[in-house]
Amino acid sequence: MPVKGLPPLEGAEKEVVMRFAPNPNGPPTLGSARGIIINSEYVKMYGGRLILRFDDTDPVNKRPMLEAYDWYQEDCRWLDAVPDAVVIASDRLPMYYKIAEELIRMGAAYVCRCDQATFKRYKDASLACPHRDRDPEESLDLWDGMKAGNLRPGDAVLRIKTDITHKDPALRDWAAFRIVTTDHPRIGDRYRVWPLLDFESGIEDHLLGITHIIRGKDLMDSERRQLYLYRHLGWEYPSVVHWGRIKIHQFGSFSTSALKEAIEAGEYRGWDDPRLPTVKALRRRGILADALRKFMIDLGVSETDISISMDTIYAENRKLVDPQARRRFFVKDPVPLEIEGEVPPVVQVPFHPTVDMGCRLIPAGNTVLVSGDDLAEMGVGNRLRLKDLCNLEILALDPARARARALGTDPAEAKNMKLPIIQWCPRDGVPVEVMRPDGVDRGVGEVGIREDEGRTDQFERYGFVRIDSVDDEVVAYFAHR
RNA sequence: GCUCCGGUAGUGUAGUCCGGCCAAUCAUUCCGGCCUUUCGAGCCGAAGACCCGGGUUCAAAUCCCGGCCGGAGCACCA
Repeated sequence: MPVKGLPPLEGAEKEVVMRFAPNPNGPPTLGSARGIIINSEYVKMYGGRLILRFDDTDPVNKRPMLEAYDWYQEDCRWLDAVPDAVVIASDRLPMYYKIAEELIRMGAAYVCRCDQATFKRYKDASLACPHRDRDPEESLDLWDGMKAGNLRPGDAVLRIKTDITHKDPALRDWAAFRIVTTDHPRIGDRYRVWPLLDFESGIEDHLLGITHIIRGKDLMDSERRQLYLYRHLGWEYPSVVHWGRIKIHQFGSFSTSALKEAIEAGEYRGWDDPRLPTVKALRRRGILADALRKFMIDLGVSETDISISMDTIYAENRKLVDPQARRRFFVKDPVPLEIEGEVPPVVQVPFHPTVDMGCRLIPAGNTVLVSGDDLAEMGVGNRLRLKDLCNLEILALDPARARARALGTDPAEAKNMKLPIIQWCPRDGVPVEVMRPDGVDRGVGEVGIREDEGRTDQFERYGFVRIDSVDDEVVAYFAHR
């Protein structure tokens, strides 16, 4: 048991089997990552098993995306949470049917033909609807009718008997199956009766031998509803931990379906657009899985609704990435600076200030590029140092032809004079485009950046970026400062 | 309307079950200083919280009651 980390799980001595059960209607987000990480962390802690289960039983409102099944597995792998088994609910309808029929026969479930509004009236009044006491045989016939196509969507549902007078209206005779004629992306139109979450998930948790469930407290009623199911079937309910809703300052609230629309409308470049809180996007930006794991474990499993800041994730990531990130010069919005006097034609610069990672050579000479932003801070007569190159005095600042005079190369002099130090770039550097959560920066970088495809570098005085591609132009994804 | 949960510094979090060791932990953030050829890292220091009101008790962040605030469920969504 780690000294720091998650609180112990109740009753974990015997066995721990946990599941992460997403609906694959989009890619994993930061919220999914929490579920994946916490479940896998507990499983690791107790030497248990982790099951990835796709609760994909709504082809209409939360229609699954075929690609998303793979995305979840990919992101689980990346997060070091490889599941021991993968289960897909839409493969297992016959099993659910069998149990449903058993429940009907024992009088624990019935086919209800009320329309939604009518049933709600009965339910709100704590009254049984006329169908509740129908003979099991009659329910069975209707159930067959639902499956065979004699009944249309909305004509009938299968309800689990609970306590119609329960003081919490949310628990009264909930629906377990309904008719859906929309095809399912994975298995087409083979079935026209689909289970609802409380049934599917409750049944699966038992069949899979789940011992511990972690889920959002919005699903608290699920447990109370499923308890009736378990009682009917004589099963023992797993132990449950709830956590509150999680919001992210920088992203506000988002829903998978809203994001999907925005992407289709072209507002984002895709599911890994750096503006999005998806796992794919964070990975592309160079956020490490370990940073996410550490962050999520630190959040714990409190029942309070929380609002987190990306800054904390960034801080975690920076600690991991800083010691291994090559330093590179990148100049945003570059302008040429002509230097009079002696300037080294090339300089050798270490990749890292404190870690020995070797050096790179950067060609220099009498014209270099500096950032327009930096120059805007300067005045004629000001002195500054080009990092690792030379000291300068500004002679002219016309945007088109900024000029300066070289004052030697000694860093000690710059230090004594407390000169500002800025990064620079050779005139024939490589064009770089930085995709940021808040827009796109364009500029030029030292040519060596082309060797860093897939790595996370630190652009000095700019921030950490992941080098995403290196064609004629380098595309980098911004992680954080 | 009915039902259920929660409320510790700006943001998270420990402590709450089993009152005292809590003049409340850690991280992040912010502010100051040091260091550094990066506005990064590192080091040092500082600031900052128990929702409110009653009650029980020698003693309450911790137990009880009431209120306030926030979230959730009452779907043929997950």
